[in-house]
Amino acid sequence: MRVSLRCVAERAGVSDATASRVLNGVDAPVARETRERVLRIAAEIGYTPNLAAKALATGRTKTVALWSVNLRAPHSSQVVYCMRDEIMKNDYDLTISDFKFRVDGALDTSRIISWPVDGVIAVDLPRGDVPGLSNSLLGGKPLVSIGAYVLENVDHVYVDFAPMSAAAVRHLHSVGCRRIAYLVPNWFEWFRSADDARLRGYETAIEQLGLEPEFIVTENEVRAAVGPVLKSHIALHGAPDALFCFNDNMTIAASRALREVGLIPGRDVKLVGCDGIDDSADFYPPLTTVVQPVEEMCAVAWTFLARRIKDPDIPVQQMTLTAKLEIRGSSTGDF
Amino acid sequence: MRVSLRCVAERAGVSDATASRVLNGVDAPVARETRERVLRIAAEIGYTPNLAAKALATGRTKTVALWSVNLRAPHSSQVVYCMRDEIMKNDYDLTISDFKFRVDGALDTSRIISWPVDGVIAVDLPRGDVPGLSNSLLGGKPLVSIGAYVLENVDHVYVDFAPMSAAAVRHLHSVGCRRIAYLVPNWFEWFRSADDARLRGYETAIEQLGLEPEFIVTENEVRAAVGPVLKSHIALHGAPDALFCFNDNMTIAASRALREVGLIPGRDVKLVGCDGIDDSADFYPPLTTVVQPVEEMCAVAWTFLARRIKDPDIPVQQMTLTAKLEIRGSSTGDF
DNA sequence: AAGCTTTCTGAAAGCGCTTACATTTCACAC
DNA sequence: GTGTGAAATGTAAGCGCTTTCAGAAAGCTT
Repeated sequence: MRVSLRCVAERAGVSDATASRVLNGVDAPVARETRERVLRIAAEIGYTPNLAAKALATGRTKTVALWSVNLRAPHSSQVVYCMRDEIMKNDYDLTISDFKFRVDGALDTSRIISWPVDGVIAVDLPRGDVPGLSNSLLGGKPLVSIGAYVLENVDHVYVDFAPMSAAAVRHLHSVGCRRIAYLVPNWFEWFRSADDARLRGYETAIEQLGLEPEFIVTENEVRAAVGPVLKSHIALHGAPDALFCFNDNMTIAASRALREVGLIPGRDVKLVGCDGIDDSADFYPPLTTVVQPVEEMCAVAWTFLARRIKDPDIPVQQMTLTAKLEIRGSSTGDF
Repeated sequence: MRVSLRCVAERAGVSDATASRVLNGVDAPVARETRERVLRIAAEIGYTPNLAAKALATGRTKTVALWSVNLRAPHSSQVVYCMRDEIMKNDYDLTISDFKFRVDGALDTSRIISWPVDGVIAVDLPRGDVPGLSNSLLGGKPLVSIGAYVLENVDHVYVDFAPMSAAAVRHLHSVGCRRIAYLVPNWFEWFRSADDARLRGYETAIEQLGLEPEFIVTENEVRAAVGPVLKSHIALHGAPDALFCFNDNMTIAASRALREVGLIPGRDVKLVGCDGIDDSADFYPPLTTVVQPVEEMCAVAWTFLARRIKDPDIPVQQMTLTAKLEIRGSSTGDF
C-alpha cells in the first residue's frame, strides 16, 4: 500500500538502483533526463523513504537520540531545546526520549540502545553506572553526556558549578547574610555520595568566611518536596538569612513556602538558585541564579558527537565549562 | 560486530527462526530446554534486537511518535510528559519530536512520516492544512491530535475553552473589573483567522455584561513579545482593570511588564490565564487560570490511537473536554 | 574502423529479522 | 507395526532499501 522506491522506479521505467541513486546521491552519475523524471514521479506519487529499511541497509540513520532524565524540569527542556537546534542545524534528525529513574535509581538503557540512531546525547546523566556504557559507546553507539556531575571515560561536557557556587555564597555574605543554608535534594542517597560541585563551592566559601554550614535536605527535587521540609526547618531553627538552592526550580518552591510562613523572599530571606531557567528573570522577585552556559554546552556536545560518529576509536573527549552568576533582586532585595 | 540474532542462534545450535521464536513469542511451541538455552546465551553475549530490522520485517514497532510544536513551552512539556506516562504504561515505546513552525507557519511532516512508528500523537497541532493528513492518517500512519483548536476529519481530543473563558470574564466582572482586555498573540495571522475558543468565550461574556472588548495583540506567544506591546498599550490608553491572557506563559510576562510600569499585578490589574501550567500555583501572585484536563486528554488520546492502530478504517473519533477555572490570587487580589 | 574511455544503468546480494510452510520426530491409538 | 496428530524445528522468502560489480551505450582518439 505504501509507496516504495520500487513504485517510483517502475513508473519511471528504471531500476531500483537508479531510483535510489537519484533520490540520494547528489553526485551520482545519472542522466539529467532520467534524474528529472524520477524526481517528478517521486513527488507525484508522494514517495517517502522507509527509514527502517534505509537504516538496515546502510547502518546509518542521520539521526541522534537526545536523552533526558526529566523533560518536564525547566532546565532539562531548555537544554533539550537548544541541543535540538544544534542537531538540526547540522542536518541530522533527532528523537527525544525521557527516561525516568527506575525505582532503584538506575536507568533503563535497553530501549534506546536498540533504536536505530547514529549516536546519543544524554542530558544530566546521573552519576553511577550506566549499563552497557564503555568508552563513550553505549551498546556500541557513540554517546556524549552533558551535565554537572563528573563522569570518567565518557565523552562529556562538564559544567563546573564549584567556583560560582562559592561566588554566590560570598555574594550573599557581601549583602549582609550570615546564616546561609544550602537547600538540596537527596534522592536515592544522592547527596554526599555524588560529587556535587555546588556543595564543594558552598562548603569552601562558608569555611573561608568563617560561617557555619547549614543544610536543608529534601527528599527529591520536585517542588512539592520543598515546602514542608523548609517550613518545618524554619519552625525548629528559625529562618536563615539566605538560601543557596540546588536549582531554580527549588528556589521557586522555597519562595512560595517562605511567603506561606509570612517571610518575604528576597527581603527577609535572600535566595540564589542554579541553572538559569527561563522563568528566573520573570519570577517575582527576579531570581539570582548560577547560569549554565547552555548554548556553549550544546555546541561542544555536538562537536564531540560528530567526531566520535566519524571515528569511534578516538580518545575520550572532555571539556569543562564554567557557570556564571547572574545577580537579580532575589539576593539584593532590590525589586 | 554487533551481536545479532544469528550469533545467538549459532551458539545455541538452533536456527534463526527458533531463536526468534524464543526471544519474541511467549506462547511459541519451543522445547523448554531449547528456550532456556537460547535465553541464557542471549543474555550472556548481550544481545539487543535491531529495531530497524524488526520494523522492516514486521511493519510494526510498538513505538509511537509524540509530536509537539514547542517542547519548551511549559504547557506542551506538561502534556508531553503526561502522554509519555500513558504510552509507556501501555507498554509502547515512544519518541518525542519537537517541530517548530516553518517560516510560513506550515509544518514539515516529512521527517516524522518516514520514521518507523506505529502511530503519532500530535500536541497542539496548529489549525490549517497538515500535508499528507487525511482521515486520521498521516502519510498512512494513524494520528491522534490533542489541542484547543477544532480539527475536522481527524481523531481529535478537543479542549473547549469557550465556556470557561466566558466564566473567567464573568469572574473578573464579579470582582469589580470593568475594563477587561484580551491579551493574545497573532503569529502568522493566527488571531481571528483561527477559531479561537477563548476569543469566542471572551466576546460572548463581554457582550452579555455590556462591556467594551479590548485587544492587546502581540506578535507571538514568546514572553519577550509581551512586555513592549503591553507597556505601550498602557502608555497610550492607560491600564485596563484586568487582563484575560491567551496562556499562562503570557500572564507571567504580563505580570513582569506591569511591575515595570509600577502596577501591582493581581491588585491594580487582575490577571487570568489559560492552561494551568506547573508554575501557576507557585508564581507570585498565584495565577488564576483556565486549566486543561491534561490527564484526561492523554488517556482519551491513547484510547483513540490504540483503536486506530488496531483498525485504521474505523470512523473518525472525536471528543470534547471542558476546561476548569481555578481561582487564585492574581484575580482576587487576595495573596 | 578498431580500441579505449567515459557515462549511464541494471542485476543481484545483503542488511537483521519474522513467518508461512515444510519437515522431522515422537507419543499414542489402533 | 502402521497410522495419526501434535510438538518441535528448520527452510526460505521477503520486508524496502543500498551498493558493488559488471555490462551497455555513447563518445573519443588514432
